[in-house]
Amino acid sequence: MAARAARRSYEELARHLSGIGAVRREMVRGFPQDCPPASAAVLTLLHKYGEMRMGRLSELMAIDMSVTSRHVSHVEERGWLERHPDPQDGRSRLLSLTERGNRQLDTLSEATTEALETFLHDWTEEDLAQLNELLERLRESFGDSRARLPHQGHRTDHRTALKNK
Amino acid sequence: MAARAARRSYEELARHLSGIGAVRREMVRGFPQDCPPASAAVLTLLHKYGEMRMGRLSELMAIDMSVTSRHVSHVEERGWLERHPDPQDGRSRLLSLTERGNRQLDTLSEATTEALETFLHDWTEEDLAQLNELLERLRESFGDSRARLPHQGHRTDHRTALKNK
DNA sequence: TATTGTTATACTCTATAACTATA
DNA sequence: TATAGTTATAGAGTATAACAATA
Repeated sequence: MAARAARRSYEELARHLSGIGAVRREMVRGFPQDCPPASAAVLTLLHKYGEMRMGRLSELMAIDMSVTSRHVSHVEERGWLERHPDPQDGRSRLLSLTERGNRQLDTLSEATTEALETFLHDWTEEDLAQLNELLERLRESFGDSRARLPHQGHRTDHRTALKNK
Repeated sequence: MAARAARRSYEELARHLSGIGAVRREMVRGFPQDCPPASAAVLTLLHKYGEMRMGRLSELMAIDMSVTSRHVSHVEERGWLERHPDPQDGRSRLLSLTERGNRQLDTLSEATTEALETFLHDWTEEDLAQLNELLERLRESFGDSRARLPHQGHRTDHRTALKNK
């Protein structure tokens, strides 16, 4: 990409990344009281990818495992998931959704749909699909967990990210 | 938009909005120690839109003025902006960048460019422009401050947002 | 020794409510 | 009375470091 021409676009993207949090907060406003966004993310990913270990979930959420551990505890306390011992590795634990978790997921899906139908009522299906595509690619470009090798972790700084290309 | 076809797209967008924070954190990693992202946002907006009042900045950042006030204090303490009395309204204060603020902004711009050049090295200018366009529109659709009437504030819930269309 | 996961601690960001000063 | 801004308090999210248990 032409370095000079891109600088303004970079700054614009930086500004959007900074401002997009407000969009997320607005969308999340209709979520149930005892289900903060992080819990919703745990449920969603567990539903999308199925039973998994803590470390895997941590990578998918792109946050430290210590943080993931706390989110998972919150979700478990509400009976939305269970932690089973991993028969293959005694250090590890397998996470799986419960029936109540699936019901909670339905509630969340309705809240999401209702909010987005309201706010995005004048978007075409194509524009939305395009945005999703670009966001997916953006996350991949930033070393989204699914693109990472095992054991590489998420402590990638700019230099190691460069080296790994 | 076709309601049923869109549901999956909505959930995908919700997932991205949840995950995009990791992208932001990664980009911000190269920022100077005493300049957290919120301070960077204050500086950026002040540069982009020029001298303004607290309330205006609060709308642009789409956060409560109480929060804005603290961010501004942090930035002021480092000498990056000044708060002047507003000659038109004794309750109000006008914010403006200082020379040091402009220099800090240069540092931030370099950090941003370096990070995005690294992570987005295989993006075309067109794709980046398209993403920026869609993000801009997304923020507008969610009642981004620039689209709001004065005095309406940012306590818009889904219902009032609907009514205001 | 290295890895998986948990807990303790600290920091950033946000909202609500109570408050001051001015319109 | 209403509005602009500040401060106090509480809650959500994250990272680092120290730790326990297992590989």
